[in-house]
Amino acid sequence: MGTPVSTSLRKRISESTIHRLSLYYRALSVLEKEDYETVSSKELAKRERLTPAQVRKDLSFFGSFGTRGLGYPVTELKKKIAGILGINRSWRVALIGVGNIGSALVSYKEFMKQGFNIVKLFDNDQRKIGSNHKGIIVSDINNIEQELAEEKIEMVVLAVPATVAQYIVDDVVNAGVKAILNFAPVNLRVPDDVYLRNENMSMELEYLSFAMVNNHTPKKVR
Amino acid sequence: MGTPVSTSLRKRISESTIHRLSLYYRALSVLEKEDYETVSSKELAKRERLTPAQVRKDLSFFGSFGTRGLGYPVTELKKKIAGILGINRSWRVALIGVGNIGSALVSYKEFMKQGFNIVKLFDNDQRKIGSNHKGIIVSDINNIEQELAEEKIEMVVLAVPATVAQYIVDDVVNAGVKAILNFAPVNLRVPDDVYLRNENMSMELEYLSFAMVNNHTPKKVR
DNA sequence: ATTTTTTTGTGAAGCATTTCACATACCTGT
DNA sequence: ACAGGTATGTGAAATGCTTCACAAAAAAAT
Repeated sequence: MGTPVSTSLRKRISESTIHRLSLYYRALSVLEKEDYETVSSKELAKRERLTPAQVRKDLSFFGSFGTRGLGYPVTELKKKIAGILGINRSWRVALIGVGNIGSALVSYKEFMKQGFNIVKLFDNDQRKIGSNHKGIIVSDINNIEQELAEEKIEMVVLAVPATVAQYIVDDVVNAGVKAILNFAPVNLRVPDDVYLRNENMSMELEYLSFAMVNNHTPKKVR
Repeated sequence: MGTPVSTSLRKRISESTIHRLSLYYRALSVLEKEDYETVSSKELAKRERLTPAQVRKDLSFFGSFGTRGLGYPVTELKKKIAGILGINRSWRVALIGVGNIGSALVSYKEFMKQGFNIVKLFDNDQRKIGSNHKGIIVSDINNIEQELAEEKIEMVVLAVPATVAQYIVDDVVNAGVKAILNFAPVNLRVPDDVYLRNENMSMELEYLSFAMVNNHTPKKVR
């Protein structure tokens, strides 16, 4: 009750809780479009295949946003979660590697919708440098350190071959970027003050393959 | 000791363990190329930023593959893990939705490398139907139920807009497919005997955003 | 052959996360 | 104003996962 909202968390928040916040945010967006004014933890849970207790516990880490007997105010809660996740603003993102995956991501609307604006593209291929993708000119990766800094890039999405990923990450880190989303299937080394997340698309197919072969009974989808 | 290998697991294996098996597999592939004959849990852990105890515990669920005082035989362990994950064979995969993400995935070599062969493409766009992507002709999604069955498709990768994903999944399920990798940012409903995994690329950016805004101290990268 | 070193495999301990269950508080209807 | 219903917020219990720590086994050194 009267719990303060966000800002410098007292408790350690688990990765799972953060991921679920993303799910709540998504569900709330739908609920908002469906003109719900309030939503119960039960309904919210149902929509993302979670439990009501889980929803309430997750939210309770950040404050108390609901009303007993009523539920949570949809629009307001959505805004709070946006604040917690830091997506109530826009982020300047650079995408490195305009290959298969890279060019798909430039046009990926979900990123933009959530405030992740890809404002800079890099590649090392002379045929790609200078070309236009969705209004952005591909820059030469050789100048990356300067350009990342000049353009005040806050996050980098890395979609380059695994073999060169570490070299590029080193440059990115040197340029002062503190958040990297890596699509290359390799374990990258970064200093402690740089956030690195990996997106490994084969991993999920391998999970499916494992489940099929072993008749695995999963606890839940992810 | 003398523990049986894989096949109908006695213990319940956690999702994290499976994901780490993917990492071990990847590290072992590199070690093999570097001509290592054996590797210790320590080295394997180091390469994927895990702990030696974790490595040993994970592997111990499936058998005892190492030699005390020596470590694990690289090539052999790699094969064992391939067997456990079910990637020592090839899978017939269909990809639905040849848009941004979809067309990137057709050319994504990691899938093929791990035995996930995309052998069928579907779309509902008349301009795309009949066109050739990497040697595969795009089929009309209207015939999907028949064609999935005829082509003995075992897994489906779904790269369609969130708004239509549920309808398509229903067809896919009706066709008897038991494994689905979903890229649409929506919670899909499938029967209990169908494995569904979600790949939500915005989620990881949101995690980065959260970390930056809250000065989060993550326990480990993922 | 024996000792020392290395490294596995694994119960048990330690943490972390999820679920339970219920007091509390607000809403709704009368 | 009150009673009955509903749904939150949260300690405590239950469950799950990771790390510890060490006996056992094999390798390497002497």
